[in-house]
Amino acid sequence: MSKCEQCIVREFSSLKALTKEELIKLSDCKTSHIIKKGEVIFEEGENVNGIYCIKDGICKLTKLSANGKDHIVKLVTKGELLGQRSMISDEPVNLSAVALEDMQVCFIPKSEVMGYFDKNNQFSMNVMKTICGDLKEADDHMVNLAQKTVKERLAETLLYLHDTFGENKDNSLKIQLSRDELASMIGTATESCIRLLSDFNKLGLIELNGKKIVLKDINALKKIAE
Amino acid sequence: MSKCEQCIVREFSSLKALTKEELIKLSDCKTSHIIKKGEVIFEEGENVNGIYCIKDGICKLTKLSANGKDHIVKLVTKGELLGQRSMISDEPVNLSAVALEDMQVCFIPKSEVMGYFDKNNQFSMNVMKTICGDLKEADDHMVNLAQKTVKERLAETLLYLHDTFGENKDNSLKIQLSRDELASMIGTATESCIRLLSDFNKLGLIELNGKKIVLKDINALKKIAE
DNA sequence: TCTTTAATATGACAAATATCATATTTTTAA
DNA sequence: TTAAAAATATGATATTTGTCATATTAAAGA
Repeated sequence: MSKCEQCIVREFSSLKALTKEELIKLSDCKTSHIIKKGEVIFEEGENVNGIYCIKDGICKLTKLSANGKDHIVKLVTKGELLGQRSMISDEPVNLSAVALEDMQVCFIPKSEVMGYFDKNNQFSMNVMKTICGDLKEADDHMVNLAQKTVKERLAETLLYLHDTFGENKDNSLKIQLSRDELASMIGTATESCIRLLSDFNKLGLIELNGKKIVLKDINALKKIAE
Repeated sequence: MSKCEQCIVREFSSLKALTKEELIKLSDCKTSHIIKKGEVIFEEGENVNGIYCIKDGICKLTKLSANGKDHIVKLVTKGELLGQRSMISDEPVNLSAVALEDMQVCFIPKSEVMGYFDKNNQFSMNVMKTICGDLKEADDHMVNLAQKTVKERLAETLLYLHDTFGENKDNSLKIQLSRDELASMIGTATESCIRLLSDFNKLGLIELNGKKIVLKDINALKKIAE
């Protein structure tokens, strides 16, 4: 079993506040898991009873809407924690987590985490700040969905994917989403998303090679996204 | 100066966890304010350096979008706290707060609140749970904006206003929003909002008397909202 | 490899929504 | 009270977006 004390990823999450003793204890009670691309980590409505620490890989957090379509609320990547909100609220998770690539995650049971809340103020504060950050992000997102056009949202999302996950050697976006997933991030129909990508391509703003997307004119995209 | 120990409103917020001693100390450092309808409590980007406890009245939390329109992110009413997120993140507020009716609020300086975080675990936990609740709400909201039609959102919002703020003796919604404000809650153009209200009226789902709105067929509205 | 299935792409059209113009009503303030 | 301003309402029209149909291409299995 891998040791939390030596895990670099920990430094990027609220867990960085844990003491050596807490980390040693954590190593004993956590469980490691390999999640294959496309597999579900947890599903909306489930009782998770703990948090997941992402050691490697990216997953999407989705929510089913009344019309049966999934909406991608957020992408989460290594160094981040999953399931904090539901654990604190003591409720089932309100989102599903699905791996977008092969992942390594560690599960930490609720009993262990709740102990940190009591004894380690810095940890509490870190978690609170993370959730506050998520809330601010959600507010921004909400206003974008309410006020921006699909085209603006697509441009913005492409820039976000570029800034957050970077690009490959051939300049294509490192994170590969299907058109369907991209559409469900920006909140539109798959066909509309495909059509707009095609428009951007014709205008020379991006380049499409199969699933690969290269941002060719970032300034123009920024202008569209406002 | 009114005493926090005797303030009933406190029981409805995270402040209910405070001890008698903490409350007495709080009474000394808080400041009371009367806010008239339409007045701004704080504005997006401001440094607030504390939280507001709403003793009476309702306000809207808005965010300016790139196109210059305000979007109403949330309505907040007596018993709730304002400015928690920004205080914890140690950032300027990301939303503006504007009174929808005359309000009584108390301002509690940051230094005081941060002390509770250190010493009163139950208070911390209450605040965390509140913010987690806000986050869940924001997620729901986001998906609605992304996936539902304007008509569905209008129906949903009318039901929400009814459930949350109740009705007057004449059955009209207690909270009175302008058409413009209603539109900026559901994320649409004012004219579209007016037109749909008019449609609902013609269909007998609601009744319009000037600013007053009566929900006449709640089940039908629920069906539309899904 | 070939076959089947899924993903991407595009056209044609329908529906939803925004915009602009303008009328009417209500509110505000002189 | 009356004039001016703001809010509400509605028509006409343009734009955006969704839906359905159907290619085309890519991916997955047998």
